[in-house]
Amino acid sequence: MKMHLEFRHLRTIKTIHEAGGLAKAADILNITQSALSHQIKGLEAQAGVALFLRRIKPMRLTPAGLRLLRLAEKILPEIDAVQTEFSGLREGRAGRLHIAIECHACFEWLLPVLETFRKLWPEVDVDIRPGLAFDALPALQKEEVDVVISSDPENLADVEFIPLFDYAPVFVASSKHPLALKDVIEAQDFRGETLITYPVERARLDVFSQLLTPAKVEPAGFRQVELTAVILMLVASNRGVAVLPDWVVREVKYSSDYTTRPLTQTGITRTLYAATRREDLTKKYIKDLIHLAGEEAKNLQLA
Amino acid sequence: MKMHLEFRHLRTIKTIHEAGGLAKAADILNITQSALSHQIKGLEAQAGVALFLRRIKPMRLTPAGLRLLRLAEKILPEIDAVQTEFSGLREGRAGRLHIAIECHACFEWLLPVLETFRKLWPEVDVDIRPGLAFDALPALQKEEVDVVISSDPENLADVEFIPLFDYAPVFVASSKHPLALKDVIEAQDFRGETLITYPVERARLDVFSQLLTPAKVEPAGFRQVELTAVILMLVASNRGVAVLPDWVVREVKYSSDYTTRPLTQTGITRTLYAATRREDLTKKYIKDLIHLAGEEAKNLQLA
DNA sequence: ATGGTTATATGAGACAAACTCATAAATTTC
DNA sequence: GAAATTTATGAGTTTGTCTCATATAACCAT
Repeated sequence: MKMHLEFRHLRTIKTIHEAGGLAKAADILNITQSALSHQIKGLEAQAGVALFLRRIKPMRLTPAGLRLLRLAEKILPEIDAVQTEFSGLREGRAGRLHIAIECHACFEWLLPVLETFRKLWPEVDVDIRPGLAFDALPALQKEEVDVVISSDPENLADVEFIPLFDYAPVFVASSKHPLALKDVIEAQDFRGETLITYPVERARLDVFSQLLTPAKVEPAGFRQVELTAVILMLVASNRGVAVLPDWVVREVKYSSDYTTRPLTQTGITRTLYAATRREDLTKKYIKDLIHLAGEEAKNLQLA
Repeated sequence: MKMHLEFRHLRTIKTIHEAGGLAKAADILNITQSALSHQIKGLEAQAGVALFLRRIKPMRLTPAGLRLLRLAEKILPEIDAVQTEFSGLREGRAGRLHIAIECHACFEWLLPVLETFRKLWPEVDVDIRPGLAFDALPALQKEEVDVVISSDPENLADVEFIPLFDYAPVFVASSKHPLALKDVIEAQDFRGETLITYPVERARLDVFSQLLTPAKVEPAGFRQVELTAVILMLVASNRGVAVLPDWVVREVKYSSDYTTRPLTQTGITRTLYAATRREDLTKKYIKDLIHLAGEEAKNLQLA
């Protein structure tokens, strides 16, 4: 025998108990006394257990009824809590903001932005997911993440790329490195060098996509390093050369034993974008994140 | 905006998540895929929040949906637990056994009985309530208690009195007390004495109901004491006399400085009853309690 | 890309559950 | 013991949920 318990029943039991009677409970629940009587009768029939003492006049709970009351008092507040959370979602106070960063160095400026954001939007679930740096855009479309930071905009129907700021990939080498004597670095200059990069595929690295691949230049050697600080340390100690966004080198003064030089005569300029699902642009907290990112960008440029 | 969440919805969400799709979930729940689709659509409309990602093919939960999944995983086991408890009730394994004792001394033999009972019926909620010793029978009728131990049977429509065992109220006095010289004690003998009793109304005390009130005899003084052991101690030190059930005096050997004498020439015999609601006699555990009480009584008589 | 396949959505009608209304029965109170 | 209060019952209506049949959309392989 299965009992068809529903929230309605729990609310009824709780209200009858608190109101101390069927009629008063019916009034509170905006329902007829008859309905409650039928409801309880049905539940008792299916449960096979008496829930109320009927011989007594203002009817009272049996031990079994009290058990259900305890259940009600445990469960009903949980429901209310979810209701409240959902109203937060509807009104745009709450939500999810999971960010994927293609641009490996972006961690540097994103973290302070998120720190500010977190205080402004306490009900938004914030996270950075560097793991899926590879196919971040499909993940965005599948709603596995909500924002992608990238410098390679694509023309997708449901994804919008919002420019955050421009930056220039610059050449970084030890102050003692021979190339430090040149004013401008060209693709050919990399031929004899060891290039230190983030551990991602070539297509995602500005050095290759913007310079070496078009010029068909292959450096003498490679070294892949995860952390920006370590790249700069290795460069400073003349273990190789690197190409990093100008603001990274400007901002992060881990060492002063390296110098930077522009790439090519004309210089290379790139733009960093925040990509979001078009539908999410209506959300205030998404717009706010993009605004905050822009502010932080200005600070970086001035640094 | 209120959302009309029901257990059905939680089960659906949980099953869709586990089955990894609407169709498979429908199969598990023995319901059509269409029904589930309608169900979720309705819930989402009322909640005002998307619960599933529909652009993806095997549809997946949104963050809001995951919140409901967490709720489901917290709540559904609670329901099942109650279901199980109720099936225990229906099958008579579980239940409530709250006992009221009018007979103040009965604690002495009832406790070992309940200790045995507890092991035989672990799912029955056992308790003794000496508090409402006064109107225990109304409490029984109002289902505030389930068994009343009493020696004053009444003829009530819905209450059954089952005899447990006979006992004799006997006179107890210090061995050095003058009345210890008499073979039989009569009502008149109490005239000059201090009578020690349990702190209950006269009508509930055998000395009065069976002896002193009919004989219109008033003792010289009174003293009311809660504990049997203390009564016997006071009697032994000759601070007064008492009347107690024979088995109490036989069983509880707190001191040997007192002697017992029968009351009246013919002797007084009383019967102890277990009173229960007639409907409860069908319950196995109630019958078992009465049986165990009888067994314990035999042991007492032999002691 | 394109067609086949799988997965979900939709609309109309069937069905069942839950409610209301009117009134009866039972308990308490004075 | 009568009046008042409280719960129960039955019939009829309403509401909501399910099924069936079919449309639409996403996925997958060639």
